Amino acid sequence: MTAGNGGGPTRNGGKATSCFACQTRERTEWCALSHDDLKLIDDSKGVREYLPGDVLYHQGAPCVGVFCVQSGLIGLRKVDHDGNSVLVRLAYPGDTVGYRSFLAGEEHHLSAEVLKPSMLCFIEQATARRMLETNPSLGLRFLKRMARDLDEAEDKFLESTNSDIRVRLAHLLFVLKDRFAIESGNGALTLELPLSRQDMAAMIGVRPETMSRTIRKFEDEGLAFFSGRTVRVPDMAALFAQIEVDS
Amino acid sequence: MTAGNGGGPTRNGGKATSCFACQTRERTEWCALSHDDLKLIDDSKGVREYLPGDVLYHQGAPCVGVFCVQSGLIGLRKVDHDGNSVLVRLAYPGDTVGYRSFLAGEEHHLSAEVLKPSMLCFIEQATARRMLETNPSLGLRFLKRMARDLDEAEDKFLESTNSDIRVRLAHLLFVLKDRFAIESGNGALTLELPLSRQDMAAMIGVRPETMSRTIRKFEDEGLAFFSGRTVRVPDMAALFAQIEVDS
DNA sequence: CGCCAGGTTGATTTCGCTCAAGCAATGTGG
DNA sequence: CCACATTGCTTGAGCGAAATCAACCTGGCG
Repeated sequence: MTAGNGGGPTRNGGKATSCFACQTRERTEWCALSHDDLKLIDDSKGVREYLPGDVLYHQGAPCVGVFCVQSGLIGLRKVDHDGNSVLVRLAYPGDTVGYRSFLAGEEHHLSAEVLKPSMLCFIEQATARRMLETNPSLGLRFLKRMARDLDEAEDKFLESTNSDIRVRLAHLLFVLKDRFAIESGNGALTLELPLSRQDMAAMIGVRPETMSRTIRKFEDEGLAFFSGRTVRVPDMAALFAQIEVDS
Repeated sequence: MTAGNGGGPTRNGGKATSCFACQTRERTEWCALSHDDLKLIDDSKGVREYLPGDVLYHQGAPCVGVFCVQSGLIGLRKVDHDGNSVLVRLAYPGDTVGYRSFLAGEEHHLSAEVLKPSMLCFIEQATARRMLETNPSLGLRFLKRMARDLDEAEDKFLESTNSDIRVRLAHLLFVLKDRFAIESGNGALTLELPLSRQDMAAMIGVRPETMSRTIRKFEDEGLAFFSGRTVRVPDMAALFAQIEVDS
């Protein structure tokens, strides 16, 4: 359950991708850095691959640095009062994971778990902080990012109180389709979600049983067909219409 | 409905409080500024009093600057899909209002409405941005602040799905007591909330009718007594125990 | 093979929403 | 100054969506 498949992160010295060659750099907040600063990061960072199930850090643990997602997928979880671990958010390539606790200077409030095989860079707290203190535009990027996250979180709250589950599920699929569509054509498309039913249920704030039933309804109505973790949506527009119905 | 009671903000030149003399400065993010930078703000800012009902900005409006709350109380609202304006968050003295849209460089996603007579300083976008770009520690303060806000928002979501309304109301009162207790003694205390029932209902994500009923239950059980906008809590511990019961 | 976690399904209950009416306080115009 | 509308709050009746409880199925794994 703790971090690791094999040895610790390797200092950048072998075949690990350099920040300069990183395909996802443009999508990260770190692209605000100058060549020299980026080099500092590049030299001191650790890179390695993680496998599904690996845990980057646990809720409550002190923050020792941040992870930059080069490829793969990370899930951020929070354990609620009855001990259930609920999936709160996903981190995609280009995202920096653990930046909240780092910026706030607090222990982690979430746990980070690898969901798909991922290549991650680890940047030590001290290094990151130095960058942040000398490079205002880096902080600005993170501010922008967090402002967006905060908005999303508030919308999610509103949605959870006003919309019924059909709408919430349709909405979830709609968001997920941008990242996990593996095939599409004239309105129809197929998704390959790296999420268990429980996780999907938690994301929209319902019990697994209810998720199951709602999925059933969608299938009965021909809106979406679930088989394991792949979802086939014959008509995206029809699914999207669900969101409008009950507004 | 639009901003204003009397003229626009007065350039700082009369009796308006200087930033240097501001009692709440230590609580703001701006206390990170150097003497010289603070002077820049102080010279260019506008200060004036606002009255309940005044609107600082509307959702969707472009962001022209930020407001620093010297005294009083501001409510941040978001209109949901059916056009209801729901209270999302409160801003207290020392808080900076409108910073999210400013930092993200987007239009306002919330509206800001004055709830109690308030003395506010207005800092123009250009000035604020200059400060932010030259003063990394200012950005860091805001990052820290936003990280906290984000955490709260996520907890709120979890609470809305796991906890019943009794718990949510108890929790709300528990939070509010720190700001609005006007009298207290041996476990009992009295609150003077500047909120309508509707606003309280919106804050915990329920309908006004349900709020009314829950309040009734609390009164029947002797947990809290509501009269207009004042709330008397005979035994804070008993109220707090509600939060634990259903966890 | 048996175990177990994850998922599905059914039966039942309950909590909160909807709809609807009544009431008090405030405001407005004649 | 009173009739009237308006707004915010409360209360009731009924309904419905989702939670709960419980059983069962499935596939993976030791």
